Amino acid sequence: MSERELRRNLAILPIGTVRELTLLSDRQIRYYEQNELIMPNRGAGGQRRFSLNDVDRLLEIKDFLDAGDSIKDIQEIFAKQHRIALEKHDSELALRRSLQKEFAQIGRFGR
Amino acid sequence: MSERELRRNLAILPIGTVRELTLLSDRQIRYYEQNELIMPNRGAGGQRRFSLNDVDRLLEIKDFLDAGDSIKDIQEIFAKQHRIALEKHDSELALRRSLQKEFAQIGRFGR
DNA sequence: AATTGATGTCAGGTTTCCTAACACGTATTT
DNA sequence: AAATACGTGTTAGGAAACCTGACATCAATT
Repeated sequence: MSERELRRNLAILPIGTVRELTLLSDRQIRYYEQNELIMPNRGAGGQRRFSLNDVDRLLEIKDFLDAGDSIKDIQEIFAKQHRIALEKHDSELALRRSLQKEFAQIGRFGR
Repeated sequence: MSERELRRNLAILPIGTVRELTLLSDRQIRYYEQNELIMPNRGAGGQRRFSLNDVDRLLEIKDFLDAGDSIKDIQEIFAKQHRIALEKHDSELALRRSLQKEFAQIGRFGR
């Protein structure tokens, strides 16, 4: 994962900030967590700590709900997104390996 | 200011997060504020809200102190940095204006 | 009519943050 | 050497934010 991605995943925001950033109520945010649409970290005292990615995801959730999707729908959408991301990762890995093999071949001829 | 700069200036972090991010004590952070090295915003209830730029600045302060500078020193360093930034801004503005005038001239000849 | 889904609200308890004050060890000044 | 200034720790008392769990509501489904 890139440095940038790591930063975006840092758990740094309390729920109050997230509330202001998303214009959701904390009731809503907690309810979405209960339904596993987000999984914020917890600080030492047990308080939620959100990342910037969590904020993005909450804004997505908001849009889906506004568009008429149910929470179950959104769960499936996210699950599908996740599967696609995994596949993409796998295929990129495979491509990288096959290219490596190819270059190794060329290297042999070159010598 | 760029979109990116705006984001970095958003007051989103409570002092606890900043403490973890900088490894400073909250006593230190408040003391630096008292000495006007940082000026975090305040949320509705009067609690400090720091931006990512504030975190950067605190890390700078930490480095300067470790290097043996006093708080007064750091105040002056920051003041100088600020003057330089202002000058840079001014000169860029002047350059932009003079280029604009120049292009306007060319425009007149072109017609 | 009964149930479900998403959200509001309230209560009681815990954690985090606030300011102000005093303490302390290490310079620096007198 | 004594007094002062600096940077930080620590403590106390109170306010703000957050926590969970429960009950309420209202619209959409069944």
